[in-house]
Amino acid sequence: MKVRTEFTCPLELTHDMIKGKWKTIILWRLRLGPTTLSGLERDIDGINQKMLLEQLKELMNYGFVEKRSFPGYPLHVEYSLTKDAGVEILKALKIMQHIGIEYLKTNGMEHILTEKGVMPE
Amino acid sequence: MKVRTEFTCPLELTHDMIKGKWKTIILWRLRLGPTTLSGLERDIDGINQKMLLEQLKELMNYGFVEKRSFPGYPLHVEYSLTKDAGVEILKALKIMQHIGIEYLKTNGMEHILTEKGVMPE
DNA sequence: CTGGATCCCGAATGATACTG
DNA sequence: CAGTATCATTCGGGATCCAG
Repeated sequence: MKVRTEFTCPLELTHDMIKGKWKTIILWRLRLGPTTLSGLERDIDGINQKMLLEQLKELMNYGFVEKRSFPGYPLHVEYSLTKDAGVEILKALKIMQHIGIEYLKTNGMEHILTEKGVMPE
Repeated sequence: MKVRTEFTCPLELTHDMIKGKWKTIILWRLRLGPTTLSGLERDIDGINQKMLLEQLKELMNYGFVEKRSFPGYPLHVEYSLTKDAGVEILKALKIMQHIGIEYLKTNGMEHILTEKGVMPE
């Protein structure tokens, strides 16, 4: 994922950092707390391990996510939001979640919400 | 620009709505108030009229931007943020702006900020 | 062995230049 | 300004490699 090197406002940088199909979904899942790789793979519909690893790597580079490896058998790795950038970007995502919900409502598609069991933000 | 039809959380919808290189920049510019097409073209570095029109059209479809046409000569058209979704997405963009600025700071690139005359949010 | 991580490639999508 | 062509990026599958 390429981040632009020229930009007019820092906002563009952040936008590049979370662009792509999966990054926001991963961050959104992590709001519930630390998880393992296989946990993420299980919870996120349609993703595979390779995509996950790629996206997590970039999210770590940008400081949104951190990884903890626990030594021993079986191998155990946990991913979580960072206290600073991770938690802050989550605030933006919550707003986006809200906008998405409102959009569905005003377009007569609330049924999707209940189907998916979307929880209040 | 394609918005996905299948998704697990409404957040993904919103993310699709503002994806692409220019949408956030346009919205960010509009926070300063209504502007004309040529005003936007002047203020946004590197964009051309075609891109601008395409992106504005999509932003209007999603309810972030509205267009007002004033009759008379010369023809006058203004674009502005909508009261609801437009103003709300701006809140998310402000957070992203802040994250971008912090990122630049912690990576020893503050000079870019002053060069560009980034105003406090 | 059992996860975790990387490489290579074709297909789909987005950005931009060109043109009428 | 809209339509088309071209070029850069991203998505996603599969094979493969690495480490405990």
